Amino acid sequence: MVYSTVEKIIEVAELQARAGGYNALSFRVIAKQVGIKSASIHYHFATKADLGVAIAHRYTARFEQQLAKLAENSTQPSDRLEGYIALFVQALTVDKKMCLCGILAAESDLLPEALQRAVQVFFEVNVAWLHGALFAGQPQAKAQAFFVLASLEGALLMSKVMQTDAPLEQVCKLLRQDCWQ
Amino acid sequence: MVYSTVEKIIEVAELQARAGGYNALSFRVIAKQVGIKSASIHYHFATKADLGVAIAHRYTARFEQQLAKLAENSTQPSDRLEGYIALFVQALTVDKKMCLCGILAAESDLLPEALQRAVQVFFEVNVAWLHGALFAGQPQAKAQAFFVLASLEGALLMSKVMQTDAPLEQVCKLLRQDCWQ
DNA sequence: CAATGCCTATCTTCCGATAGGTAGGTTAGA
DNA sequence: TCTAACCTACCTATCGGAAGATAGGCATTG
Repeated sequence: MVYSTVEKIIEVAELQARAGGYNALSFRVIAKQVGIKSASIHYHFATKADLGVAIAHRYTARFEQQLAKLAENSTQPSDRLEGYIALFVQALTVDKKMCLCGILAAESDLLPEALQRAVQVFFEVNVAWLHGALFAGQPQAKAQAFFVLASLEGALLMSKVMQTDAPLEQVCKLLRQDCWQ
Repeated sequence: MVYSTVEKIIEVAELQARAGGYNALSFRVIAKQVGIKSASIHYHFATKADLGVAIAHRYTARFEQQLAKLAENSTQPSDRLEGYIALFVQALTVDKKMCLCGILAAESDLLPEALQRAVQVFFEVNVAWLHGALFAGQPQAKAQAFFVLASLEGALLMSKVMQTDAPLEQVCKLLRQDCWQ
């Protein structure tokens, strides 16, 4: 697979942001890892905010694709929940990184406005999917959608800092129990 | 003057960190708000990491005090849960800021080691309290402790970035329903 | 007299951003 | 088909500013 320079920049930047947030993004560090000079990044992304937005957009788009595939491949709500959970477990156990939009949401107060909006979209997309594909028709569908997403983001946070998979594992266990009796 | 310089530094720094995380802390900005020079902060806190640890320690200590008072003033688990929930609701509606340790946990990968440990302690304290004061004796006490804390941290995150109290409110509503039948 | 708590001045390092240059490829007109 | 114009994707060099940190000085206080 051949990656373009732009794709490489976004890929490297995403991993960096998922480790330390927006302020941890450094043009020089990204450039070094990609194999170009920091000034060249400005050719593809005029400002740091533009780069941030691009990362968030790609991250959300990739998530949306996986959600669509999930709804396509399984009709049972319990299977869909399992697939949804797997997205967060993968972030922790495979990428060993936070959810990009989770970490950006935490520091959203000080983000450029365009990036703030891009992060918002991620959460709206997720809530909408949970609402429509997982809790459709249920009386408290919206609340349950918030609940699942919030508990997974929070559990990811806790597992990262506590350096053990236990929080996310336990939260997943209860999600499986409580949502579908 | 009621507050010492050290207390003022920590107070200002906490608010700053709760808005944008560790990297958003700036000695110069803190100094300006406190009314001293940035070099003077180094007299009280040798390094930025030391200041970060001090913030986290005070934040955790204050939380512990509130938890102790909570356990003292109410014996009913449902009342204790209500009081616990209130701590997070207050962060959102009164302070209009993230939980300090929530935002630091998100970027824990790149934090100084001492600060990382200080943030860990916050979560351990919370889990221990939930486990002992709220779910004592229940078969899945540990899992439920993780679950409550994770969902509240995540909901806070979501409410911040979505700029609406709805996520936290809805999560609280379900917590009240699901935890005590 | 010495410790405390601040100050000024300055250091190095890193940051995002800009200006201007260049090699190589594509396009368009005579 | 030759060539002038242009575009793409980088480069070097440099800017102003902000970052944390340090050295040394100067009052106030006990």
